[in-house]
Amino acid sequence: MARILITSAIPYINGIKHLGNLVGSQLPADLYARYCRARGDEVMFICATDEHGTPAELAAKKAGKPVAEFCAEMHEVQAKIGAGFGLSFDHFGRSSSPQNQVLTQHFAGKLADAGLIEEVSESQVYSNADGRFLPDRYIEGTCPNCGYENARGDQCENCTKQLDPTDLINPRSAISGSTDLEVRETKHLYLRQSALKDQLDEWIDSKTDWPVLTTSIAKKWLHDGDGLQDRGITRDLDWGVPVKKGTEDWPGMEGKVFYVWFDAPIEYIAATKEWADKTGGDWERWWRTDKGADDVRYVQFMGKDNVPFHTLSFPATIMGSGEPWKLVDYIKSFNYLNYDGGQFSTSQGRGIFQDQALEILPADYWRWWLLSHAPENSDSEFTWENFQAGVNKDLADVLGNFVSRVTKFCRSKFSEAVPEGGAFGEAENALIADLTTKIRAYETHISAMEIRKAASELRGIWVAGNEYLQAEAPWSTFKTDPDKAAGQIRLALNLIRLYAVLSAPFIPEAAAKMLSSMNTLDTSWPDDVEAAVNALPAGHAFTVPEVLFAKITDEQREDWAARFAGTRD
RNA sequence: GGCGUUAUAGCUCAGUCGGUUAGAGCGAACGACUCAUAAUCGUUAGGUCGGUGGUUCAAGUCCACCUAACGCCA
Repeated sequence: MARILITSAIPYINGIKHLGNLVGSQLPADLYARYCRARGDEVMFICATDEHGTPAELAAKKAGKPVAEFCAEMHEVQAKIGAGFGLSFDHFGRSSSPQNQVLTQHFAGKLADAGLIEEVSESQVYSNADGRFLPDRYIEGTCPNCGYENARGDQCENCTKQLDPTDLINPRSAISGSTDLEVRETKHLYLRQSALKDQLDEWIDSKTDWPVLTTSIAKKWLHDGDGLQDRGITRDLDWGVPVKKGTEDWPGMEGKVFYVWFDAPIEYIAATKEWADKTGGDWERWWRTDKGADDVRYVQFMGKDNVPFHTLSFPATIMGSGEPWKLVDYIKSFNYLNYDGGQFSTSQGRGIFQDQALEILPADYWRWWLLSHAPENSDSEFTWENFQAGVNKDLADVLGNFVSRVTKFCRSKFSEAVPEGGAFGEAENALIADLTTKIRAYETHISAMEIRKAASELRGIWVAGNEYLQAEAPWSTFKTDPDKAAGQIRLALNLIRLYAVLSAPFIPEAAAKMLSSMNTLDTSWPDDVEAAVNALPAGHAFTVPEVLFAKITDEQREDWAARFAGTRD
């Protein structure tokens, strides 16, 4: 039994995410976690909300709430949505937790001890009206290059020219609109990633089995231009982890907090501690190689935009600490999911948001389609036609109808119990052999986190059941040899249980319904397929389930396509 | 502007180290079946692999340039 630590990139607290965010990390991570558990591995599956930073403060202000209260509420909203999609986190934490505060300060202290923190003085724009320093993108003004009036301090959106906030004509705060701005000197801490460049480079080189997407992004950051740059890890904000050196104050850094990207990945560890504090579990045996984590395999899931932080910044924090923390063993990264020819857009309300998705269809529909179209090798595309076709064909016609035809036939010709009689012959043995091959391939794909291939293989496993029924035609056999038909249906009923077990990582709700209608708690993995198709013995009672998957109609599709094309109401 | 990714049947995508007639699912056509959610099963028709040139006995698969889309950085 292996021990697997799984983390999904932590979603930002600010608002409800769209489906692209789901398929890029949480959903595949959940698939893998469920699969590992089903195979008997000991799994710790961690996610959290990423709560610090300016956008959270501004969103709270817009909502007219204190930022802590806003984050607490949004955390509950996201937790509820996650549960709605069946995400089986062992713990869904918060980066604003006391545990993360302590750990983040701890890491900063260790990095400072190791000489990997540098204090840098820089000038930054301060807004007197807002009472705060303004990040570049929160300063607006007239572009000196093209005259565009709403240019941002980092770049003019109109002419794309790169700017410094001090270049802007008539600069103003994007938060309050105030023009009462001044440039002040302020001191910040920088993580000396450049000092760890060779160590990181060597480490990345050793990861020969990682997806190209992951390593190529890491390599680019390591070698582009002047190589890996030091990174500012503090900000002049109120909301965040106060800057401390371990448990001690950090002279000159009063009133400052750590940058959100410094404390966010540390939350993976802190969330595990949150879990431990809640359950009495031992978090260090997952994270400290000197305290039992040396046999843990740690896998991270994330979108490609998160890769630099997980391949470089966070490992730099871990390595630089000089302490035996667990480093990631495998990073599975994803490209983007596009919506109907363009991007999902949170700001434009374009595409489908997670809460809306759950309002219109059960989670399994989304899980199946999104996972079977996961953007693994390149960006992939969501269209309503494709979604409708995929869901109707795979779930309703191939799997759902299989369950329906088998259970209803048995009820009408025999009874609502596994029929007795008949013996497995050549056709049954051939099916068992075929399923064995396919199930072993399915295991291989899902173990390798080849999500699409796993989905395709699973579908093939479902199809094999229909092929068998079509070839053996128990409805015909029954007329001349009811005993033989009984054996065929006994096998088919057992396939329903088998399919439930195999499919549960993808479609947990439907799998639960299938098991419940088969009236069994036996979720044992089919290491031996022949044994698995004999699990439900003759005489075992079952019930005919409700329709597992209702089809999406053309009217629904058109209605939804229109509803989600434009602005979110 | 720099860097990177992608471009394969109507659609969504596979194609491992360059090597026999380029694969899958959907969609389409035809056939079989009638237990089932007008579901299922089978057969067939569709691509010369964005363009141009090159390397090679041999290229979708390597190289150069071009085009298009997207992304990252500055």
